[in-house]
Amino acid sequence: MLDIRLLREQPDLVRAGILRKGEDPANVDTAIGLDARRRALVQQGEALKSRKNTVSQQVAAMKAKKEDATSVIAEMRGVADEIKALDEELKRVEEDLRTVMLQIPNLPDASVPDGRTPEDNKPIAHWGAPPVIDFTPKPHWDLIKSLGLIDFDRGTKITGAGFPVYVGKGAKLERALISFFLDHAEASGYTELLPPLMVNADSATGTGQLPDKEGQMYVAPLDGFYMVPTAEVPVTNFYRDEILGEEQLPVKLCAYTPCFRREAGSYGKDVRGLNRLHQFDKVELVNLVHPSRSMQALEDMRATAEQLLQKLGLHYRTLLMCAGDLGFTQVKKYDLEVWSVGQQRWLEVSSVSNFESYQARRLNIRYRPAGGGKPEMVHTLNGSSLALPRIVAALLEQYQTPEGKVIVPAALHSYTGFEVIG
RNA sequence: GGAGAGGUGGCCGAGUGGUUGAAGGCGCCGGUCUCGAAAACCGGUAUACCGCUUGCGGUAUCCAGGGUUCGAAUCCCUGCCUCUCCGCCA
Repeated sequence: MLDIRLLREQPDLVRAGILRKGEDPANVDTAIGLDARRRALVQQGEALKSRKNTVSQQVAAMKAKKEDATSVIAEMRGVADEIKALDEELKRVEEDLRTVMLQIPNLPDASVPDGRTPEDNKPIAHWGAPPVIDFTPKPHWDLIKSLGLIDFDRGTKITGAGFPVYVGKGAKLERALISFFLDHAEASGYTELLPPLMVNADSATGTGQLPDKEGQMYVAPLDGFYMVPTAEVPVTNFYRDEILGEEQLPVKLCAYTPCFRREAGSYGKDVRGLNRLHQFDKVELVNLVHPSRSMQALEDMRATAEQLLQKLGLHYRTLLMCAGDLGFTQVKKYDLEVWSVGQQRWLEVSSVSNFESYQARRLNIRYRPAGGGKPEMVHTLNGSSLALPRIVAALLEQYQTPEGKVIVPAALHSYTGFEVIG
């Protein structure tokens, strides 16, 4: 959430940002009103508590001197009830305020272009060129079937649609890519975590999956756990409710996890083959940085992800997302899209975002400035580096031979132990 | 799953109803001493919110939430977590 002080002091700026995202700024005034009410209640309640404390000490002093305190005690009897009533109303107001604040989105950065739809996203970089193939390239789902790399049908039998079973060289290729991605992150200064694949409600709330995106997660209701939709959730929560030393920054964490998404409502060619799954593998990067360095960190993370695509020799483009296509919590975001030869379209394989202090405030992750002084919110960022299935799809399609084999890119040889599939 | 013990400040640890935000120790910061350092000694050392405000005042916080009381770290209830023993188990 945003800092309530920003709403108090610069409501117009907040409203303008919300409008750029295409959201309704009405909540700003609601929040400001609740905040004023809250502060009035705090002052009333604290005045009473102050008196209560003073009188209680008087009672203690009188009893020590064996004096009669009956009349003073009787006088205070009603005050406790007054305090309780005020505290209850304060609690309600604070809950309402938090609810409203959670409904106010983060504001887009000044460098983010205006726009409402994906067409307004701004391509800012291209790498490579569409591969020249002098035969009709097959889509990856045909290659997967003929080479026996992934068994979708048996996955459906075991669990359901969208839960693939990787088989033989398909499994080995998946494992090779995960290791390759993690090693690259490590070389870029990241510390690897292998986190829980289920999280509790506090964690899911901290990163913003709850309360509104509950329907996108798989739930274990008996224990109140959620299957992770992305490693962002357990990894960003690693330092929840902690105060870091400034010298610890930047914190750079990476993690491989399977990701579980219910993804209701998708259909058609978008879900064929590896395009969209309920369970898929991904390596995620998370940064906790000093506020003055988050925009640089965003560029660094984007570069880290792009380098992987370059090493794999995959043609890709980078988009700067427009204000209307930003997520609720994001200030600035890049998407990386890889070219699918078999499908003749771009596939999103990475999304790199800066949340500034919005997520940190919700997670309560702060740092103590080096010279001492009050703790301040860190800035958080995350990015995929990378999501596996569409990489596998693009890779199979781009490196296929007329005979229906697939040449493994050199960068992966030491991981796969084979150079050709088929 | 069964039985027991326990959760106090950055850390260790005292405290079982009344000037306790919390003894003592460690750590850390500043100072004295020293050519310098160590030792010793002195002082300081939480977070959040509210208010006036370059400092101060108020309130809350001794796992969390409720309760008893004029007053709770201290008593009662619930939850969470940790440890020990037994059982089960990759």
